[in-house]
Amino acid sequence: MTDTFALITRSCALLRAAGPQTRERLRRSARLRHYHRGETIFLHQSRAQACHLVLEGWVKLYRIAPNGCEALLGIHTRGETFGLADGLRGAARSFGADAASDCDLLILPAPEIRAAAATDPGLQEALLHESFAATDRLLDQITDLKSCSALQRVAAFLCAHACVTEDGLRVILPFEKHLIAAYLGIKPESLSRALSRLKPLGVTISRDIVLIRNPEALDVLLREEAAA
Amino acid sequence: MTDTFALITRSCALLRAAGPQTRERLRRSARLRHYHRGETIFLHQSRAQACHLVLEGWVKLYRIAPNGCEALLGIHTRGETFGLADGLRGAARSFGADAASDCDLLILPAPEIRAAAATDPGLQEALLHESFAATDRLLDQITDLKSCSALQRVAAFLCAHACVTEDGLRVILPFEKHLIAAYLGIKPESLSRALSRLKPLGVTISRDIVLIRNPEALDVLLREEAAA
DNA sequence: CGTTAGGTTGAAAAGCATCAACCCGTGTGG
DNA sequence: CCACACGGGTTGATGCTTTTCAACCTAACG
Repeated sequence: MTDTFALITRSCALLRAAGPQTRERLRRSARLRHYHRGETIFLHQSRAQACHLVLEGWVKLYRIAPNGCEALLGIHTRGETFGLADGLRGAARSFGADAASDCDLLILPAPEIRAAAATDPGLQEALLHESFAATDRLLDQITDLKSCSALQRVAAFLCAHACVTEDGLRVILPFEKHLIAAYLGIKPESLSRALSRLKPLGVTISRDIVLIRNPEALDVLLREEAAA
Repeated sequence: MTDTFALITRSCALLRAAGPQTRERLRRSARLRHYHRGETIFLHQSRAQACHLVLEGWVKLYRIAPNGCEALLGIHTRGETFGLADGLRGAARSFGADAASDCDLLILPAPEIRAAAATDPGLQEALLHESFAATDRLLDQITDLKSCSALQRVAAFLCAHACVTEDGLRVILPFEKHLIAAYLGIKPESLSRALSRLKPLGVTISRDIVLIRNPEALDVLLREEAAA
């Protein structure tokens, strides 16, 4: 576990910020656990006793709204933490977490993190920045939900996940389409139709690989108001 | 200012958590400022040099999306802070802030807060909790936006702002309707129509006062799925 | 092979937005 | 003191967007 932990540390801003002693302390108390796809990591409203770091795979955070719909709040992958706020507060979980794919998580018991933060100012500060970063992501989501059409949100999602290749951009859809749809706040059918509507703009889709032949067209789409 | 500051402190979780010395230090560096309705407090992308606390009135936080729409991210009032994350990071503002009504703000220079947090663990922890609380509110917003219809969001907004009176609940709409609409992610016309649609459920509207004669009906509305 | 989960497609309906007209308090200037 | 303009809000007609429901496809798996 020692070597593994060193590797893990490199990919996690929180652990990088911790001093050597803090890191050693967290290493000893941390548990590594594998989850199968679909497995529950924790339930909404359950007592939070730990913070989680994703080592591999995808985790979805969600809530069941009063009307019974599941609202997908976020999807996290390698190097990202989740459940920090509830864990540190030791409160009831403000959302549930499921394994969206098979995944490996590092589980850090809340009391250990609290104790570590109390003695390590660097960690304390890193926690604050981690929280700020989480807030930033949520603000981005809200901006998209309130001011962009479904088509624009799909296009923005593609652009955000695109990598540069020889001819245009390539996107490897990171997880299943029904999760992408839920993340964007639309139904799977609408996502499918939105992707079709992008084809005339030079977007080709085959399975979970999307090619964007002409990024400028998408840029124009994102810039034009709903009326156009 | 000394007496005023003591009063202010009582209404602000952040200042309450600070030790006496820290508080005195912040008091000396804090500036009080009045803003007129519509006045800009800071612009999106401007350099953040302070954190703000609302003493009186309403402040709206917003972003202009790439397509030109303004996305209302939040509205804050007495006792609430905003711009903490950007202020502490000293980064570019991740949103703009305007006075939604005439308002008084306490402006805390970022360097002072940073220095205060470095020496006062209580303040440091309070900052973390303030950030967590902000995250909670954003998660609530996202849940509503992704899983509730416009009508349900309006009903939920009313319930969230209602006070108990002799016959049913009373809501005093806290700010202008076009701001409520923007907050809920709908157009003013849709808000107006949604309120009309609630009338048969025992909701009466006169100006900015809403009476909910039969809260159970709204509860049922919030619980029923979109299909019903 | 048959089954199943994830995805796509089509037709119809619902939900919001848009545009335009209108209403009504408020404040202003003649 | 009245006329007028103005901002905020409402209402109606219409159209676009997204959902719903159903059928269907296809790759993966037992």
